[in-house]
Amino acid sequence: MAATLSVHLTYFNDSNTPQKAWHKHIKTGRTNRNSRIVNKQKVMKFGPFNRTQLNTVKALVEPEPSTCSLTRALCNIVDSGCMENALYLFEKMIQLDTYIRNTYIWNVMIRGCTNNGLFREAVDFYCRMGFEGVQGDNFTYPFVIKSCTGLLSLMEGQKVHAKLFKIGLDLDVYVSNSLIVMYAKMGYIEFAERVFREMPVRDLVSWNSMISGYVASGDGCSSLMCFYEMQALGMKPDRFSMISALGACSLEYRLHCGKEIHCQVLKCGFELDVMVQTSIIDMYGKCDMMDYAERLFDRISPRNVVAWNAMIGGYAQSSHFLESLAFLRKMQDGDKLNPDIITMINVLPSCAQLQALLEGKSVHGYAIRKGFLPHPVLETALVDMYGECGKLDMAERAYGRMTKKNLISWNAMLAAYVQNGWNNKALVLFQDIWHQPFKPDAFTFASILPAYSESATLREGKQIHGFIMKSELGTNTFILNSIVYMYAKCGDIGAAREVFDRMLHRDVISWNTIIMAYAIHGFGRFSVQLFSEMKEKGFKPNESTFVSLLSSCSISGMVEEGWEYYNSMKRDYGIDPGIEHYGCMLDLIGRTGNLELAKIFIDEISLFPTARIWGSLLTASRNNQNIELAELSARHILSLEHDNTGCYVLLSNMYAEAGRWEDVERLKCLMIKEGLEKTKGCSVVEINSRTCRFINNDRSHAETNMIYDVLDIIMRKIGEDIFVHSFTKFRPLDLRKNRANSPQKHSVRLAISFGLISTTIGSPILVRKNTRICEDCHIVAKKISEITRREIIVGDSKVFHHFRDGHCSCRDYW
DNA sequence: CTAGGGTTAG
Repeated sequence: MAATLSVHLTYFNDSNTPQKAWHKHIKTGRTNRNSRIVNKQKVMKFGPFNRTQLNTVKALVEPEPSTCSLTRALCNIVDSGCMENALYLFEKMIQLDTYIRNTYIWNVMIRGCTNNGLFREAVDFYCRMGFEGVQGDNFTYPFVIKSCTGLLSLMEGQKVHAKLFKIGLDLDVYVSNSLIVMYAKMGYIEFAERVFREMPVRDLVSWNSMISGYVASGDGCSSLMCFYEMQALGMKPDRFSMISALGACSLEYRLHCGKEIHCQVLKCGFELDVMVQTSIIDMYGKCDMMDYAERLFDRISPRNVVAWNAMIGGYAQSSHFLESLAFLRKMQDGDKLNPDIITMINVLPSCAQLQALLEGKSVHGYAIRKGFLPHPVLETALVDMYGECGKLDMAERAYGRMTKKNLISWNAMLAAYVQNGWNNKALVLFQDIWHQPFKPDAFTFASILPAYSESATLREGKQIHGFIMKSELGTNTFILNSIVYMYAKCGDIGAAREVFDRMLHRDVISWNTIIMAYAIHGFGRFSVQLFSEMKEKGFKPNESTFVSLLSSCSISGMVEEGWEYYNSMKRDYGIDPGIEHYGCMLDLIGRTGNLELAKIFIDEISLFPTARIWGSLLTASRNNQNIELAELSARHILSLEHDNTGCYVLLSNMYAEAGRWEDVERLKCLMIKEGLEKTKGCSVVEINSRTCRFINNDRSHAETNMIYDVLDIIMRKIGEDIFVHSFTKFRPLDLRKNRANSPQKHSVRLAISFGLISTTIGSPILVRKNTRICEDCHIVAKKISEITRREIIVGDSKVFHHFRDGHCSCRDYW
């Protein structure tokens, strides 16, 4: 007795994992006696170890097996889930001639493995069965197919499917139904359809399998069509059909259909079924009808975690984030239920949207304590939550720890970078695509394109455009809109227009985007023209349309048109101006130099003035040399956003221009106290597909001497003009010498100079910089465009300046 | 003697 026991126990230890041992055993059919003592935990993986049961098993087979009761015993052991005991008995049994060809006991073993999630083992058993010359029957295959489904292995599944034709089981209803489910769950819905189509007889389960199969493949419409077609053929749907059809309604947000099925549920008397109830709640939640869902939920009794999850998820999806968190609390306090992994996944988006970092962290902590991690979906939700809460380091850590990264988690990390303005990190992560087994999707591009708009060079922009055109998303309106904007921001307004013109389907956003594209390039006439075209084509302008349009009027100095559009917005389109519209109008007023009007305008705004509003006034004050108003604006801005670096810099420049050095020094100290640093100016120019980056006083470039020489020659040539012009708006000439950072060596000039010597005569030069261009560089750029007869395009952090023949598209106001 | 379909998820 002791000897056999040890044989049994040590068996699992002849390799590192129980699974491995199990495979080996099934393949060889032999046990290995040369092993160490069993690790109990590993055995436990195969189900609860039951010593009493094992003794009973031994009593059955040793010394004299009592033949007739063996099969029944095997069945009982398998049902108890103790597969290693079942295996022991099974091995003894097939040593007897009576049992080796008994299909039934093989089926029992395969069933046991399948039901216990040992899919690989089930399939191995099936293979061994064939090897032993025992043929599978109509009972064998549903289990084997289910195991193939669990393995998500199309190859194994198709091998089994092929065998079915050979032995003539391909038309068996049970087997075919299993095949439908298998193909659908693996994502090969057309294979499932084919199996279904070729069935000579279909029963209720066949239809249900198709209805749920379509839902699994994300095609709610086909699922519902199937649901109705089945009824047209006189088949009465049962609770399984209802549950799947409700899932289809959720998928397609078909409230009407959902209500209809809800009625059917009541008529058929399924309304007390918890699963049906949960499906209905989910449907109402997805259709944004949480009041219906809650009314139903209140009547469920007893309520389980799944129902609670559906409520929590429903509230999160319909943007009722506080309710979602409240339900989590109620679930624990009221029903004394423990949240599971799905609860966590449902509640994290609510924490994210509420920026409730504390709640998000406690969910994270709970997940750790409960041992829910690692779990790819949960980890992705955590990355998303930390990203939304602005805790990029936490998001990065959560992402870095993931063992099973996939497209969605990768997208979440990208989005986190982009949302927090870490565009360069996003671009670096995006390059990872070449090492990943998955392909980017619409979400990827939607996330990454704004990062390209902000931080990429035109060349990189063209690359991503090409990449997208080669994917199946080349005609996606949403993504093409982002590409239009990206080209505009990368400096190529022509390319932006070309993409826009070639779009198959334009929506309002497409028009808004192209109007804005012309706006930031200072081509207000084109914006206005496109606005009329848009109206002619029957598109209804929305709030954003007017933001684009008013921005364009202000940037291009089209004051009258601006007021006209502003007035028509409310009058003709019933759109109340929002804070952005007020901001654009302030820019416009500021441009006219009427600061009094600007102040009055702010007072009359019906909304609370944001930092952006005061920022407009600050810019206007600066351009009109009104230090008092600038100080007032700055105070307002800093009370709202104490870390607004740009505000400090602008005011400091104004003090410098006025020679108030002690104030400059004071601001400098304030900035240091706040822990702020002036953004380092940096200009980028692309030459022969190489990106060259310059900072102020840069001497790192290989051709530095040449760059400075050329700059010197140009400056000398235009020096007299500069002297004449440089009284400019508000700068005493001698001040330039006092400035620590002389404009003589500003990064833009270095970039332009390098552009001039590295490109063919006559071709335009494109420079992009991260801060606003300064007055001096603006004048110099105009002169360079004149004397070199080149078009120079400089994109600063707000607009693109097109310098040509000594003039700039911004008409010297920016 | 054994079989097939179902609820919540980034």
